[in-house]
Amino acid sequence: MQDERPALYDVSKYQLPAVTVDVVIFSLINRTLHVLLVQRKRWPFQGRWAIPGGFIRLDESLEEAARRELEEETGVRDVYLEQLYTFGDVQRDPRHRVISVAYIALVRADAQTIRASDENSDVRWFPVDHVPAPLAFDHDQILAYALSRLRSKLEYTTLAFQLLPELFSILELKHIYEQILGEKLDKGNFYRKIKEAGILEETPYMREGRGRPTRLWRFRRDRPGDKQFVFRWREDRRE
Amino acid sequence: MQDERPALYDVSKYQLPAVTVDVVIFSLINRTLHVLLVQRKRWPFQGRWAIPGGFIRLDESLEEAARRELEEETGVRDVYLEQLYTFGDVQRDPRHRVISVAYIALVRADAQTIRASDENSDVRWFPVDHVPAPLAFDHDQILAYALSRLRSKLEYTTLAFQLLPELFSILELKHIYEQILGEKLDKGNFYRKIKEAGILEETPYMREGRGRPTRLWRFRRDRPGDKQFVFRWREDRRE
DNA sequence: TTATTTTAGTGTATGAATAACACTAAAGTG
DNA sequence: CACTTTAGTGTTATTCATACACTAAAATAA
Repeated sequence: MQDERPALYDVSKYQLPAVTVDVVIFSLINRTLHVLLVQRKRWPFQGRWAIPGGFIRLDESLEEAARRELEEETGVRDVYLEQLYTFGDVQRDPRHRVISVAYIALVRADAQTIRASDENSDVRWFPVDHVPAPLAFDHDQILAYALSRLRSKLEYTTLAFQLLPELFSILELKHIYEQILGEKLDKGNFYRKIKEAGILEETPYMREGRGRPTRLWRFRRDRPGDKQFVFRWREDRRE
Repeated sequence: MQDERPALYDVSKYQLPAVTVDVVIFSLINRTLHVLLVQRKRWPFQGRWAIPGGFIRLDESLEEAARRELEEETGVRDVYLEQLYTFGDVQRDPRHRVISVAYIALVRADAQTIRASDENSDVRWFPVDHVPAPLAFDHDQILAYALSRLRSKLEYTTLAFQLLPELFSILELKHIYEQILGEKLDKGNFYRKIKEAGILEETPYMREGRGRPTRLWRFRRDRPGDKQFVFRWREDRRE
């Protein structure tokens, strides 16, 4: 069918915006939810912190661009990645019309290797409630939206497991929920709910410490055929 | 701070993708959920039906582009509009690298005036379960995702009211829910739930027909201060 | 070596939300 | 005037959420 192709499609008659992919990278460090930011070296917003991102290449999909960006900033591959929203206001970048497709990434704290990139003077993890506001561009807005999405998806997906090591205790899992939701949960109800969901697999391992030793569990990847595997912590509060 | 601006930012050193905005336009026609499609006149996918869309201009935001596109196709303004997702696979358009930001629009059946556009030979409403598959490009995928989003948002937003005229009966509202969800709902439970939500305002008007006349209601826009105003039909089934 | 503290994990009572369905109401139609 | 049609209410059983009291098993302090 290539033969039927008429004249070369002339896209140059339109003025084109630039397209970037920005990745809001979350991780749980010292039991606290953190976000990775990069400090800008140059105008505009010189010195301000920003969500890492870069221009998309013509030979990669949006998700591939997000994974590349993620790996450039953290050295991490194979993490949870989800498209968040596309930001396209006319004046969001003073240099040029830039449309940014934002992604959310969740990386395990033990897997990350952080490298500084060429373009930026610094790369750093910040606790989500202590980011150096204001961020560059409209990145405050992007971060706020990412957090809101994270909170709402937490409740009906298995997303929280992306932040845990392979073996974990139920109370550690509960702690992640509390970190992201920003509120305390009832221990007994959490136990019951997560057990009933059938998404955890018991292991023979225990972890000792102060107090009674705790059983370690593993996230069950061989999901049962029925609907069961979607764990839903609570029904209310959505985006 | 403009003075500090160094050399003109040279975006031309990157090859730029084209950016389009596609709008999946839904309406309720003859008590059935329909979607608006346009028939392509030219290569590629000549003759196939497609979701209406067009290139973004440098002086308009994404949402402005979506509203412009919507008005060009339907003549309708001031409708419900929501960003759906951004599709950016490398090969989705054989002409050029094209990134499409997809929107969902809901228009009232009584308001629409449909005009054919220059670029396409035809514009037509199709019932959502009788679209002329396959659509052009990756539009089957976009439409499927739009429907899935519509279904899941229906349950925790007041989105269904966008498809109704100003005055409507409770059973008409229930019918919309059934159309979009694709299943029957219990009459008694629907009455109770919608009344308790406090989002409807009783009017003195009735509509006569066969059987007992029905009371007409209006969507309450002066939302009460508390959380009540989000109507949630059911808790389960999400995107 | 026994009491105390700490963390882990279970059991249960109460009230709220849901679902199924039987019932009453008010109009038109044969 | 019985019957059909559409509208709208009431009732009940069951499931689910919440709060919180309880038991369990270890380290640590006396």
